[in-house]
Amino acid sequence: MRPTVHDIAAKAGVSLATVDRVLNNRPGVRNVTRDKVERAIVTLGYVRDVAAANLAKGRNYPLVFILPAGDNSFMRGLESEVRAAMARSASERTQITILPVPAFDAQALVQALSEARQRRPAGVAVVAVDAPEVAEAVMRLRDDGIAVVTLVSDLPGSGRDHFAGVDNLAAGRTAGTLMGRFTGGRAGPIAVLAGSMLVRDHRDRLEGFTTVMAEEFPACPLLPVIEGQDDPALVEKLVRALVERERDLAGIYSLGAGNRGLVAALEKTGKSKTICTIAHELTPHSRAALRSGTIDAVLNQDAGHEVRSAIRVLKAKADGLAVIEAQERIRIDIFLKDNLPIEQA
Amino acid sequence: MRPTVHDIAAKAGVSLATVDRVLNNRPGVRNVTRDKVERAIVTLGYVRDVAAANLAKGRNYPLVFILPAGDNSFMRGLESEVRAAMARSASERTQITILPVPAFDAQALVQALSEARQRRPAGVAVVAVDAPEVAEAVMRLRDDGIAVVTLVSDLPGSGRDHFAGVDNLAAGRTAGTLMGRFTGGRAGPIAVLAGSMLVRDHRDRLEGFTTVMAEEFPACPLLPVIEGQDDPALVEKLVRALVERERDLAGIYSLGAGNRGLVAALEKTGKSKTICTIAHELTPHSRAALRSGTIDAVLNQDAGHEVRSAIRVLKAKADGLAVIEAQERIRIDIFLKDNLPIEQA
DNA sequence: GAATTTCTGATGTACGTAAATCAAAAATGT
DNA sequence: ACATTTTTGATTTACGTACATCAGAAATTC
Repeated sequence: MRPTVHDIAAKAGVSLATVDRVLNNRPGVRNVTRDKVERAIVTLGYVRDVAAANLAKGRNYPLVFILPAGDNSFMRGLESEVRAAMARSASERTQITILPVPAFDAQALVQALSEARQRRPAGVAVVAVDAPEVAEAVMRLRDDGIAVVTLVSDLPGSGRDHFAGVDNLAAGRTAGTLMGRFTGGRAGPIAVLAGSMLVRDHRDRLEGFTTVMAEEFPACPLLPVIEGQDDPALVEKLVRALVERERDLAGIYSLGAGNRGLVAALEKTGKSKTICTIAHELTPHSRAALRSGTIDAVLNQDAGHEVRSAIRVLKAKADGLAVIEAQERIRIDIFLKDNLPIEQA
Repeated sequence: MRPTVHDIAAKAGVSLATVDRVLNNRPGVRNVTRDKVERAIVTLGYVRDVAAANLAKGRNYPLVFILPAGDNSFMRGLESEVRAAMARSASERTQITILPVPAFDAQALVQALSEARQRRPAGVAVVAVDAPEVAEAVMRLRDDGIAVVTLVSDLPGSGRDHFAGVDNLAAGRTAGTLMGRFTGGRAGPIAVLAGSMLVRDHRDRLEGFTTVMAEEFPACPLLPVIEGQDDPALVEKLVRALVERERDLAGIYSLGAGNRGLVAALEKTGKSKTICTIAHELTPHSRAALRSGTIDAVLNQDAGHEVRSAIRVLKAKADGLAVIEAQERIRIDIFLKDNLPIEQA
């Protein structure tokens, strides 16, 4: 049987109350006594039963998730993962509130952060827009002792406790290598399609991609970046124009959302098989396009992992506990038509 | 506040004891009363506090992990993940025993399974060798009410409760597509290096790979499969002979272990840059080879995920609970030199 | 050595559930 | 109407920890 507080008390020859004082470092214990107890804890290998402790404390964690609104499939998937986490609230002792904000809007985000602050939660997870005023708003939260985790898109310099998302520089590099190798010897320009340069994740992906392409595949020049605002209709228009303008286009790297428009444009122009296309995020649209061959590879971040990780980290930070960073790292999934996961309901 | 058993009792107008009888379906409750209680449970939205219930029950889960011995890096990594889980035993209420067995040895595995059976654990996780006598031994465990999960390599037809591992057919197909596209237009034979055809995972990978190569890249004929027994020394010898024999070799798909030997042979013959090499499992050796360019891509299964998933499933099955299969699916990681995770201690 | 301050022990309640016991009530059979 | 069986209630103990209170012991100060 694993040792309990009673065993420690017996071993150290003190009362339960004293053990409790040591364990929860309450005042009123002489150093000699404290040492005795601590030795007993070590020799018995005592570990606090967290479940029992939480039960006794009645601890719970009010959390706020700030997510971009709009019909971006990835973000809606993220939201549904948060809702799934809300369904688990009872057993995880969390109380989650979702705050929607317009996408790519720093001002609205600042407001949402301030609203979140007024709710006095234990922690806040936020899909960040990279702007100084947002960073300041995050700092204010932290000053109030509220843990903050950036989700999907990071916000360096804001003092956030943790970033729950993929290494987007690495993702961009990976896309670069895949693009270079998939297009093979075939020379020709490569187009890059982004959502907005206001968010950190898109900027990082672009940087990684351009670095690798320049260093390793100089035969494929990059065209100027196209910004599609993650809007399918706009993306479709831009891509159609692109394909007609650049007759020998070798590849397209779509590093943001709006894949519906990309796929529609490629299929309508009939060039989908000759242009190597690499996109981000596995959604019903990108999945279908992968299967049909319109898209050659999809880089994905698992929204479920990100949400669960964010919650774990927020809870730990709220309790002042350390986080095993390696364990919370979010992997970049690479999907080809061959390794698509089974569709779920 | 979330409702408790007391609230149900009050709402239903019955005593705590009756609520307990209903919740844990003990006998001695009339149907009308049972209905009243169940309605109260639904209308209040009661969910059992699992932590408190486990505390009260003093439930714990003795588990046995049967793992191949030998210096296979992947298997040693798997074992260290199991040991990490043992360190968490206290908080997870598990008691884990590791049983080592010689690799690829059906007889030894049968014996280990019977030893595991005598320990009367709640569940057993086993890296299976695909043989009828092993399947029978697994069935005997299940007859005793012991949950069985196959780990890494599956055992269809054994009635195991669950398989904690990747879809190896998909992995093989993925390797095929990568191989075909990475070698590009370049024609030339492709070699396949396996560990042993006695394990299901290797057979599945081979099948997926050959299917894709035959259907989509007929310009690259496959050479007869080489079996290296996951033994670095033997693998090195075989690969050196191979490279000298096949002067225009375009690629090597190593679907088993023993990557050390593969890398050594490729580097010594100086053909590492011209032969497209795809291997399995991220180990210190394959990681270094990826970085140096000797290996072009590594398909990986996250041993930590597999072990944690196996434990979750075993606990659930032991309690007769359902498992959300989609949630327990193990992904195939694809690593290029660009998206290697940070090395951990 | 007395007064004070600082520690320590003893004890009880609580968290939400499980499980057992025994008495009382209700339903059933004859 | 009685005995019998089945169902229900009331109450208690337990799990391992947190937290509070109060009395008493030990150490410190003067």
